[in-house]
Order: sequence, then structure tokens, then C-alpha cells
Amino acid sequence: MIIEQRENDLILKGVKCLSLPLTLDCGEAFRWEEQEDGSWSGVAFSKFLNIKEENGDFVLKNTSPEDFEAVWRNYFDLDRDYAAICERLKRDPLVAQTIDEYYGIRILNQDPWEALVSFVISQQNNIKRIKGIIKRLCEAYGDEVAEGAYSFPTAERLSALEVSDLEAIGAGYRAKYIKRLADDVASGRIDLSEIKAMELDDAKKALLDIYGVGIKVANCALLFGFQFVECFPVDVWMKRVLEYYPDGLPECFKGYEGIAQQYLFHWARNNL
DNA sequence: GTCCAGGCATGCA
DNA sequence: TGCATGCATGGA
Repeated sequence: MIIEQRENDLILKGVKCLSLPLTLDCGEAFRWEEQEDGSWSGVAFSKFLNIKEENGDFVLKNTSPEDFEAVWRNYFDLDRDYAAICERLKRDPLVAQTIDEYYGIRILNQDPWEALVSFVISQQNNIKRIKGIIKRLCEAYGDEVAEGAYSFPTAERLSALEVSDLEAIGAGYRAKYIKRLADDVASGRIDLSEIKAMELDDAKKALLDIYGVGIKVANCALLFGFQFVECFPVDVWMKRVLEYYPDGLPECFKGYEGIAQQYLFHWARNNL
């Protein structure tokens, strides 16, 4: 990958296996919106970004090299060799088909707090509605980091709310989960950076102790927010996919189950 | 009106 | 340990 500066923009050349629509709108992150010019705008780690693919290059508008190194390089998982990983995953015929059809899905390395709250909201819910709840949450309680763009609210900010405030943005019965999680993180009873530094098994146990977090939400948070790419979340869609794997997951997934999972998830939502 | 969505807590056996 | 049930909300 080559990084060039053009006035205030940053240009990434030679990035392999990155489709903006497939990655930013495939149900792992809920805050990216496609713009009329085909670019994508969103906020992560309290930074606003507009990114567009042009002739195979990626243009990051008004982005400094410092912000790229501090946030976006890791957020887009740019140091991982997806081309090589996909070649290995394609030893499985179904994944080979999905990768051919949907090449360019990456696993985003999101903020642990945002990912955890987002996937608590995701339970027994559909993606369109999840996006709406999170959008209202950010607009009401986040900071405006660019015009009309809001950061994800901190645990301290949400901890100061009442459960009824969270019900008012449409969170439904999950409002009480968000409230207690915010209280626990704000008070320091739960330390997410500590969990991030743990081995997978311990991190998973710690997340499963949280009120409102079960195995599915824990696996999603671990995969998308805690950088455990070997996690394989199973939701109602993946249960249907697993009928194609009666003998368990194939050997070629090993170590990168989460990437295989995201391709299969996308395939399932479009084909089952 | 019913069914479903990136499920989980709770109660009960 | 495993299974049944209730849960908020909005779109199909």
C-alpha cells in the first residue's frame, strides 16, 4: 500500500480486497452512510471520515497522516493480508462462491465500547432498525465532531441517563441493558481495555458476565470491537448457513473464522 | 391481524 | 445442563 497526500486529502494506492459498500454496509458497523457521489461518510473513534474509491485508489477527504495512522489504518484492518487469507478460505467451496461474488468484505476494528453497545442493541432486531436506534443515540448524546456528524456517546454520558431516556430513542427492552452497561463501564467495574488485553477465553467469559450480553453478542463484540478475528458469531442467519456444515467448520477457516463468517453471513442474507 | 429481526434473562425441570 | 417463555419495536 502506498500513501500519498493531495492537498488536504490522503490517497491510498494498492489496497487489496476492500469494497466500501460491502464492508461498511454488511451489518458489522451501523454508522456509515453512502453519499450521492458514491463516497461513504461516518464517524469512528470520534473522528469523521469521508472515503471514496476512485479508479482502484481510496481517497480519504480532509484526512491528516496523523489521523490515518492513529485511527483509519487499523480501523480498516489495512495491515492484514486479506488476499492471502481469502485464497486459503476458498478451499471451502461455499466460501469460494461467496468470496467470488462479494469480494472485498473486511473486518473493521471498531471501538470496543461502541461495538459492545451496538451489538447489545442488535439482539432480536433488524439491521435497519439497529441503525436508527444508534443514529438517534449518537445525535442525542454524542458530540458533534463535524457538521451533522456525531461521535458515539461515552459510557459516562449514557450512565447519566435514565432508562426511560434510552427507551425514548426506541431501544425497546434493551434500554435497561444499555443503562447498566454504561453504569458498569463508567464506574470502572468493567474495564474494556483490560478485557481487550486478555486471552480470548477470558475475554469471552468477562463479556458473558455483562447483563444483556450472551454468546452471540459477545462473539460479535469480540470480532468487531476486540480484534479477535477467530470468533464466529452465530445468529439466525448463520444457523441456516450451518446446515451446510454438518461436520463442523472446515480446517481452512482456522484462525480466520470471523472473516469466513462475514462472507457467509452476507451470502445468507442475500440468498436464504 | 401475524411473523420476524446479527438474543437474552429468567424460571423450572 | 437444557428447554419454554416474555420481551419493545417497526416493517413485511
